[in-house]
Amino acid sequence: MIGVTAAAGPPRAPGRPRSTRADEAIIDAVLDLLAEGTNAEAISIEAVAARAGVGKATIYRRWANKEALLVDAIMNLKGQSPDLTGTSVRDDLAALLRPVGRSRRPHPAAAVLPCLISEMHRNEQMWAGYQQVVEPRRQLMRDVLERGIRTGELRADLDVELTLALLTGPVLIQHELRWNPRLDPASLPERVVDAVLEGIGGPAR
Amino acid sequence: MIGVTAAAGPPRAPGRPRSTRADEAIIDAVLDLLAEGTNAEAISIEAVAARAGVGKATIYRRWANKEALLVDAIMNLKGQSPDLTGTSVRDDLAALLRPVGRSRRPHPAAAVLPCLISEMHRNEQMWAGYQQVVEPRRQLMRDVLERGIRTGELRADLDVELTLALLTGPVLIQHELRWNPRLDPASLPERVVDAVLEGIGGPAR
Amino acid sequence: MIGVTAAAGPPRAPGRPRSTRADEAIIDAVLDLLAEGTNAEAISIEAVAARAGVGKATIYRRWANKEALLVDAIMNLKGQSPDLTGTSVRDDLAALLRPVGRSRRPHPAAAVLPCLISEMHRNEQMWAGYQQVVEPRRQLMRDVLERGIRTGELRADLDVELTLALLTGPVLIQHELRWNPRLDPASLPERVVDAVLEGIGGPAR
Amino acid sequence: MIGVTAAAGPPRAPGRPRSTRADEAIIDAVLDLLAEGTNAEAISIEAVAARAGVGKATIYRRWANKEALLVDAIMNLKGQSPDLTGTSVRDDLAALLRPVGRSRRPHPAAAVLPCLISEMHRNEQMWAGYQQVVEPRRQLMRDVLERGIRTGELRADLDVELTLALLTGPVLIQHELRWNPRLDPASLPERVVDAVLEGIGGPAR
DNA sequence: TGTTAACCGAGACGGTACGTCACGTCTTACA
DNA sequence: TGTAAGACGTGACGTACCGTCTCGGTTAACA
Repeated sequence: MIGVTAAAGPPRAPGRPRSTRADEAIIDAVLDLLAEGTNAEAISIEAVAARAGVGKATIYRRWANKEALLVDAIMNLKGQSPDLTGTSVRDDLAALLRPVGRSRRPHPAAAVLPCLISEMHRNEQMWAGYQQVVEPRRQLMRDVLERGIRTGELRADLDVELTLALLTGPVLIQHELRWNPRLDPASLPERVVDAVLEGIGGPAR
Repeated sequence: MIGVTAAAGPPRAPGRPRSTRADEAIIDAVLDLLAEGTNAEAISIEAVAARAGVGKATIYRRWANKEALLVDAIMNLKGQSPDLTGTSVRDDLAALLRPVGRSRRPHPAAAVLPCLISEMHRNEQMWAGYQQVVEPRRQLMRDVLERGIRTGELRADLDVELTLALLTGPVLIQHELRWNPRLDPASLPERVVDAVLEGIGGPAR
Repeated sequence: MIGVTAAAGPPRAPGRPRSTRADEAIIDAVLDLLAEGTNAEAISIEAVAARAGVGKATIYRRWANKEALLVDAIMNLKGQSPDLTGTSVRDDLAALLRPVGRSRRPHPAAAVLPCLISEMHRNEQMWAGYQQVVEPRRQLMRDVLERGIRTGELRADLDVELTLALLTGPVLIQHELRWNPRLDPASLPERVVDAVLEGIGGPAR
Repeated sequence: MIGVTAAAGPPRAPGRPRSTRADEAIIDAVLDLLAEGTNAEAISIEAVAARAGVGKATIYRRWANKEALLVDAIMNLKGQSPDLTGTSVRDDLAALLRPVGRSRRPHPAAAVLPCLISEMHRNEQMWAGYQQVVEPRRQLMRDVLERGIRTGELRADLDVELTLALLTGPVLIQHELRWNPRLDPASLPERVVDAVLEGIGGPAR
């Protein structure tokens, strides 16, 4: 009551405020474990608490369960966006798809994702978290497509959302599920972009 | 005749042979639990043993762990193949894609699959099991595409394997990951087939 | 005052302290099972946990294994000491020996003891537990013998420890091992006391 | 009814007779395991069968359970009787007691015995087995005592059975139970013999 | 000389209990 | 009230043996 700050912001909950140090330590611990190659579903709350130097209760006060913690953790690691040259729609799309499908641990989100799918099927909140993670990348791709429409590289009546799925789906299943052993994952992004563009591009053909 | 019989048949392992009744009871128990809506990763060996009327050791004698049991179980449930009218490539491909992406539990394999992905990333044997499950469906699609090439519905230099990925990927990620909330899963199969065909079709355009 | 309190009391371990209710419930459960006639080696941790309304982990947090639990349990049941009349060394010794050898379940410790012997041969800690159980009774007998020495009932140079063994040994093996079918266990304590006293007594002879 | 042989001996069961090689192999396997220091209660039928190169059923066809097998096994190993000089009752008794109480594994029977006690309390047959093992040694001691009575070394009205217990009991409990840490097990046999003789001896005093 | 019945090894069977682990909750003392 | 620590009840894990039950294949006395 000392200052005038009382009117500023939310009413300020009573008691000791939550430590931001704990927040960060927890998220960092998860990310560390992930980075060490620990399989996401093999990460235990107990291990996270121990590594973060935090009590288990402190974790459960912030997240409902392990999965919620994991989504939150992967949301806190933004994969750096690839440089888009902007010279051609084709090159930009390929640049966006490449990190999804190329290396062994391309995008850290992709590593955790499979472990969360089954949980997502039961937990509505988790979908929201996932959407928050993928939406920015999806938007990047949308921007490229819309730019292509404006410049005439793509046909005007292109269904953008469908095209996103056409581009991402093949690369993603091949990476996550090793769907087809006869397909080379390394060259897949480019080939997918070409195949889709060839079909949907306006003057290209 | 004596010498000829030497080569006939497997040498027959010593000891009491494994009970085929147990095999079936175990697989059936897993399938039952799955059918009841139990999430695959929530299935416990103890529950399977209890329902199958079987000792836990009998399960562990056959499978190394829970995941191995699950792959084997889903391999034992062949989703019935959809009727292919054969009238057009487009219709047949849509018929093949529809069960993948449409309903809540379309193909039972699809229901278990997400739970196994993370295990598959560690266990090489499990990939083989998965391939055995999807390969037949992939082959069906290949047959349709090759028929289309022969009839001229599709261009002669079509890359069949790539086309499989282009068709299946979008439907699969939308179903398994609810990848894009702006896409309607119900109509997706047809739209994907059309979009891909439009691009890769020969005289169609 | 600040500095003085530093040395006061145990440092108090962090975290939730162990529940004394659990301690008691577990020990009571063991004792109950024993009292019901369950053979000590047939007692399972699972049964103890179930009866005590306690998780197995709670037991394993306190005791390393089943045997350690059992010794601890029998240590918590002090057989009531017999009334010593004090009129004569002979009567008091017989009174002390009688509960060891007489009935079917004379001293509860005697019932569990045989089951633990083999474990004791491997586990040094267990000997300590056993000593704690028998030492008080041994001391009672020592007191009687030393009183006898002071009163002149026993010779002055009596080897007290050896005499303890001479008195207890025969009764114990007859009870625990039914060592000799020609010996009547009921009358044995008195006869042993008489035989030993006759030899070691001073003026008695 | 054909021959007169009907009255002679057991009727000879039909079918293949039991292999004596198996009998020996099984007993030997138990004895081997015991000799290697395996604790008797830690011996498993499976281990015995494996070591004997025998099927488990072959064991169960002969013995009802593990304990019955163990008693039978220890009955098949007769500890060699010590040389009795015959010069004095004292020396002979001490010679008989010494192997019971001295070394770490004095008499192999003594090693198994503790593990069987609890089982013996439930199983009447097992007592019989135990008696068969100890009776010969008891008889040796009886012989010495009776010889002492005849020669006048011991009093004529000596209770032989009681004296057996007085001699054996203290040594046995000290060895099996490490009953009293203040007693030296090495010198115990002689001291017990002396103490008992001093009391029960006739002219000795 | 077959037949026959119980034996043999091997090992699978349904069970029970083991001791470990992680879950998500609860309970301390302290800040 | 938040926090670190750690105990709590729960329940599955994968292992080890239990004592029983098939298997295909001996092994001897009887017929």
